[in-house]
Amino acid sequence: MVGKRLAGRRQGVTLSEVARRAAVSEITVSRILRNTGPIAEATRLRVLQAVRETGYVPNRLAGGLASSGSKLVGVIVPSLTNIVFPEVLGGIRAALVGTGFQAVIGVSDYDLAIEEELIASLLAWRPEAMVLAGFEHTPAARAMLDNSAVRVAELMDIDSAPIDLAVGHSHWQAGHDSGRYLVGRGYRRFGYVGHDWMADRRAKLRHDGLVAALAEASLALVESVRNVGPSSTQAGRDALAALLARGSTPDVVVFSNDDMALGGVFHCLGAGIRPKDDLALFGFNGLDIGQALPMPLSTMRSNRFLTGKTAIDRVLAQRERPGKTEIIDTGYQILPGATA
Amino acid sequence: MVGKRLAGRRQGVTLSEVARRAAVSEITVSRILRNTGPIAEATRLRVLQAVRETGYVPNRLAGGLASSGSKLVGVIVPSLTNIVFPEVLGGIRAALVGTGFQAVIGVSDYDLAIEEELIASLLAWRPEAMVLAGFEHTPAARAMLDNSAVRVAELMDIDSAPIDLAVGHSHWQAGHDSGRYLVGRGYRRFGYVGHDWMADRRAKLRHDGLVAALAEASLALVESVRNVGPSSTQAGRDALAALLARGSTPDVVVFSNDDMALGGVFHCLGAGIRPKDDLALFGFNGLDIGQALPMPLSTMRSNRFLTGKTAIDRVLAQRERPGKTEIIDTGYQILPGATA
DNA sequence: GTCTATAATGACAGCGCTACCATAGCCCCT
DNA sequence: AGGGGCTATGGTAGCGCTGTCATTATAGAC
Repeated sequence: MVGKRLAGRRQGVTLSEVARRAAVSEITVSRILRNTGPIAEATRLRVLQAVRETGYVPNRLAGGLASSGSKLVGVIVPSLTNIVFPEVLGGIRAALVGTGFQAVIGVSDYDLAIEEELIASLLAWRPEAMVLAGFEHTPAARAMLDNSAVRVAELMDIDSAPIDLAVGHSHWQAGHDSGRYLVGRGYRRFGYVGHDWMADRRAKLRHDGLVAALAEASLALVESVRNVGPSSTQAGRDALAALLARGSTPDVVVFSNDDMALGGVFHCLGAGIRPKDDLALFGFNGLDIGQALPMPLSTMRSNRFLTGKTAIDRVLAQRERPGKTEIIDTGYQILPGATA
Repeated sequence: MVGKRLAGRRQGVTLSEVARRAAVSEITVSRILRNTGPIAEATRLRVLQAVRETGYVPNRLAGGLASSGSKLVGVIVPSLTNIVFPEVLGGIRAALVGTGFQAVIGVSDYDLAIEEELIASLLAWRPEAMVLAGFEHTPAARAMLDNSAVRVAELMDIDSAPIDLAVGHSHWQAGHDSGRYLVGRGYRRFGYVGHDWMADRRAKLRHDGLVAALAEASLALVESVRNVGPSSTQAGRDALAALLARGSTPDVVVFSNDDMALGGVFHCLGAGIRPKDDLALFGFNGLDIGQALPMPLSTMRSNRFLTGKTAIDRVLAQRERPGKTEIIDTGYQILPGATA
């Protein structure tokens, strides 16, 4: 008696039904649908017709189990509301198109414990690769990744030693280059407006690089405000107002990112402060919206799309985890803009 | 001879290895990990210890196949760079937390053919439910959804008949209400700035509602510019400049959404046009960034988070597709702002 | 002390595919 | 005639779990 567990269960069309209808064996249908092995054209057409007639939808759970390979790539990003991560995902998608692979996306909310859960849960789908943001993971997460032997790409950051592959750019260096650039343009009294460093370690790295560059020019931040909580335009606006209320008179304020800097521009526009003429403003990321401002934001563009795409390209090109780690720098460029 | 297919294949820890180590049967381990059935506390601890020691990660492909249920929810959004969709995903995640379900996200790029592919590909994972944006699908996509018998939630829009469940608000009505509101505030010469309607049918519905409201007040658009391509701040900025260059003198411009309206505000700020005093601007969506402007954007807030959350809550509350369709209105609110 | 409920565990047969090997027919060499 | 190398197809045994039935201990009822 076949199918005793079918009772009462919604049951779809299976391979064997298609095979029966096309008068071939299951394996032949399977081969046709996966484009493997030699198949007579007449058979192919007959089977595809049967597939159409039955509305057959392959069961990837079964397929993945049988072939021990899910054709899945697990991706964990800290946030989707920070536009840089959707842009990374765009690069990932671009690299995945036509490969038969599919991304499964998790969002950690900048919380390592959630990231750990997501890693466990995504590994349960036996992905071919895992893509994470940054180098910080819980020890348990780290252990799972090591155990799994899947390829692991850590994105955005290249300032630490990766598990397997890192793709991104140096945030410390970017902060440092910002500082040198602005010092070179004649600014001397630096203010800093940032957001929560606990969650966003890369923002802190940029800050540290900036401070180091200032020190090399015998300068230091004259004022610094850090907002608790994530970056946002409103937070940047409030924080700049708070910084200026303290009475010191910076000639330039560096923001932890463009979202914050945008808020800074808005504060200036609302308070009658002329960006650059009265107070220079500098961001990080090079978001499109910053370049659409009446005065384009002076900032640094990071290559998010390229980062995502490069990571997937590399990982798919070499499926087994190689013996040694690799670091790929996708760089950044200064956007001069009109606010600094 | 067991495991003849193991040769050369990366092989993880399986249930049976954990079972052997804890000296129980596989099914007992399975029960413990799924919290079902009566289990002695001592056994549970022993098994969990064995799980920890081996670094066992369950294989969901096998689990899903055996239980014909993947604990997956397929989600297809048109875009991730338009911030409203990440916000919907936020609501979906919030509703999924603690349920054991996981979302698999696909991005269609506003392309129905891509949506169709994604539907096929997500259905292959035997999800418990599918969440889509809007009512427009290819006939083949529609057929697959009908065949699959999974629950289908169509989000954002409630202006058509759903397959199963629709959650969102009426875009026509929102456009209509915008028009009535602005007429009520004394505006008479309406301009419209929009983006591509082919891809974004909801934008067209809002436009049509607006035009209908104007007609009821014996008014009509005095000028209208539609950008080809997706909405963006830069597009809004360019389109408003183009509209004003045509020489007509609107007293208010309604934008297809906040991204476009933001560009409009930027154009005004750059061109010395005072928002509201010289030209009123009205958006749609109620994005945070619009409210952080020097003059908060006058707009309409749609409840994206609530939309995502409500859809999942409903779908999980009733797993079988019910006989009749349901429509849930998550509404919208006018944000008076300072630009109209 | 027997009988029935309940708690705790296990045996076994699939879930729907695909890897692996085998087979059959055919053509071309030597 | 025999052999080697194709092309096209099929049989079979899993992949690693879980649903469905047992089965055995243990407690409580009378």
